[in-house]
Order: sequence, then structure tokens, then C-alpha cells
Amino acid sequence: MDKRKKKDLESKGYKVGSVEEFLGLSTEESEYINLKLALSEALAKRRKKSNLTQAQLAKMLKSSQSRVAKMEKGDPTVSVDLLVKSLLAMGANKKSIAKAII
Amino acid sequence: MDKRKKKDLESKGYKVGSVEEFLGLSTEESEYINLKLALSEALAKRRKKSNLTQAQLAKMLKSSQSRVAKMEKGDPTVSVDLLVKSLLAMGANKKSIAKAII
DNA sequence: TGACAATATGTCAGATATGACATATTGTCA
DNA sequence: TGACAATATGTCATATCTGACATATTGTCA
Repeated sequence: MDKRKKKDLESKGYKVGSVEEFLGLSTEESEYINLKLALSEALAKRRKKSNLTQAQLAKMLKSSQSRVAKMEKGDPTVSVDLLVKSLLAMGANKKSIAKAII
Repeated sequence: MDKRKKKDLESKGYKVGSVEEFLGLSTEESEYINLKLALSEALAKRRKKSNLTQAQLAKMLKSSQSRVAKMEKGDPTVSVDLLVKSLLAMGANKKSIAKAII
């Protein structure tokens, strides 16, 4: 993770640890964020493929447009749980989720 | 998902929808539970491979023995988020997580 | 350009997950 | 068997996530 990337993430609202930690190890953090972003993208892709607006999808998921937007943006207030449940609700299965993550 | 399985899950504290829903479709629910159980098992396996007790792992994760036990049991109060974060903290990467899910 | 649809961002009350603790159960071995 | 280690279960205050709403920004097309 380079400085550019860090700024990107911070601008999205992530706290990316202290400078020491950041310059040191913690692939752990970046792997987590990466995994989430992979799911986010999979969700957006699936929605677009289905020709749905965020508002329409939100209704299907019994959620709200704003939360769908946050999901697709990888907002830090969105959990992996919510992403996974949403993907499953859209017809994804374990296998396709695993594929999206790799 | 057969009746046996349902009872299993219910005995673990899951509410598996109404009878109608249960007898009908909702692969969605079972896929979610399945995915969680896959991560649970991966976690337990990894811990045992590392010859750690739940208490030792809990310390590493800044969690508690009881929560680790719940993670490994696939307790419904444990989120996919926590499972993923824990696996990453134990040295897993996206790829190995994806593999565990499939 | 303006007008309208779609998406993004900020905030918050209520819902859910979390670590921690107590305690119960199970496993192991002398 | 008893004693001790490991794991499981129940509960709760606090932390985090969620849907909902308001509103801002961006996209599109006549």
C-alpha cells in the first residue's frame, strides 16, 4: 500500500492506523479493505447487469438508496455481512462470492 | 436443507424463517449460514494447526475465549466481519478465505 | 443551457454485534 | 476416580452497523 492509496482510503473515511503501523506491516488491514472493495464491486456489477437503479435494488433488499450507494462505494460503515447478504439476495451463491474475493 | 438440518440450526439459536419460507425456497438463508460455517471451520482448523488454545488466540485477537468459542461454533451472534478479520489476523489472505468459502 | 433522474454524502435513533465476565460442560491424564 | 485445562453457554453494558431521511452532487438529454 503506497501513500497515494492511503490517502484514497483516508479520504473515504478509513482510519489506516498510525504512521508506524502503516509503514510497517499490516497487510492485514489492506487485505480486509481489499476484500470489502471486491464485494462492493461485485455488487455494483450485478446491479448494473440487472438494469436496476440503486433505489430499485434498495427496495428489493429492504434497505435504502443511500445505503446501497455506500455499499457500492465500500463505505467504512458497511459491514462484510451486509455485502454478503445483499449479494446472496441478488442471486449470488457462495461460489460466485468466493470468486469475487480472490 | 432437510428437517434434520433445520433442527440442528435452530438448536444453535438460528431462526430459520417461517415453515412456509423454510419449505419453500430461500437458498439465500442457507447459503449465508453455510458460508459462515465454512469460515468458522477454517478458523478452528487454523487455530489447531497453530497449536493455540482458544484463550491464547483470544489474546492475539484482543477478544475473549468465549467469543472465540462462539466463532468456531458459528454462533448467530458472530458476524462474518469478525470471522474474516480474525482469519486475516491469523495470517490468512483473501485467497485462502475465498478457498475456504467455496 | 435547464430540468429531471441517478448517485453520493451527512446525520441520527434504533438495532445488532462485541468483549468481558461468570459459570457450566467436556476432555485428559495420573 | 479426582483434579486441572480447555471449551461451551448465558448475560450484559458498550460499541458498531443499519435504514431512513435530508440534501448535495453528478449524469443525461432535449
